[in-house]
Amino acid sequence: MAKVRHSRFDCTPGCSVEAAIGLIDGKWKAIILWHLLAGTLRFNEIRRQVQNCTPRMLTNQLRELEDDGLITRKVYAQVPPKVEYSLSELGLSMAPILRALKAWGDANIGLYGKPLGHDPREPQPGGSAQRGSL
Amino acid sequence: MAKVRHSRFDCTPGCSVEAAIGLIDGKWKAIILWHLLAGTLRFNEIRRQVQNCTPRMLTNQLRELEDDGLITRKVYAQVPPKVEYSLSELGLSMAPILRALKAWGDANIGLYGKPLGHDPREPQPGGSAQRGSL
DNA sequence: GCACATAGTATCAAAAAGGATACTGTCATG
DNA sequence: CATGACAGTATCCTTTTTGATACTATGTGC
Repeated sequence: MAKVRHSRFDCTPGCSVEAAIGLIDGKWKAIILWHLLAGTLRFNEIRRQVQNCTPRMLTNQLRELEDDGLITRKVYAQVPPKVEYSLSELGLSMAPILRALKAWGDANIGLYGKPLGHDPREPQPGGSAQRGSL
Repeated sequence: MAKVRHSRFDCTPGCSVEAAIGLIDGKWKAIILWHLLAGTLRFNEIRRQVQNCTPRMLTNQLRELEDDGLITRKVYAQVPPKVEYSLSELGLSMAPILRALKAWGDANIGLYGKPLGHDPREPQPGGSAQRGSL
């Protein structure tokens, strides 16, 4: 999403909206947060939940989330290593957003990711959506 | 955010979350939707609200939103041209998400985009967040 | 005649994000 | 001894996204 993260928000009102998604974007962050909402998880536990996210990506996303103060990383001085990730207070405060996303997705997304219902390109009889007719 | 939009969601539960942000990501979409929540807007009206979004970008984002069925584009056969954008029913159903984002942002984002409060890198006395000590 | 407003496009280039693959060290298990 | 689990790293490369800039057509007002 290209550097919205931590830019200055001079914009008018919607800035807070922009700021919020800025922290939550990035292909895996929202899902990671969502899973952490259910409780603390270890690195590979997350990996299993979010399959086909490479370890590199996972590390990246987790680091950014941590840098933004949304999650907490706890390292146990053991071997084999044990690292636990959990939501910080700030991250927890995102619960309403996450739940809203989940609710909307459950209600509106088909198996193939396209929103369900009324395809806007379906030729509508009373046609009011032309393109290129300009 | 690289092609989450309209990919297949084989993933476990959080997919709907991923799907939802997939439609709403892209640096301007959320803010555009937010502004449209207040009512129909014309192209340049949006531009003024979302300043420093180039017309190219704005067109892109609007087209994607339209393709995803979140907004509606209405062209008036006039000159100079007049095009109105408004939320579709589906877009309107995103209101809870948008409002949650706004609320969170208002509550947690400082002037500089960094989340407020407890900086995780501030050396905490009871230190439990070390990195590189692995 | 000139500038402005409308709603965009076109083209080029840069930057950012993401993917693939291989590799680290240590311990426990078979 | 070989293998797997743990939590990552390192490198390289491709794709995606975004930005900058200039340009289109037409009508109105000065």
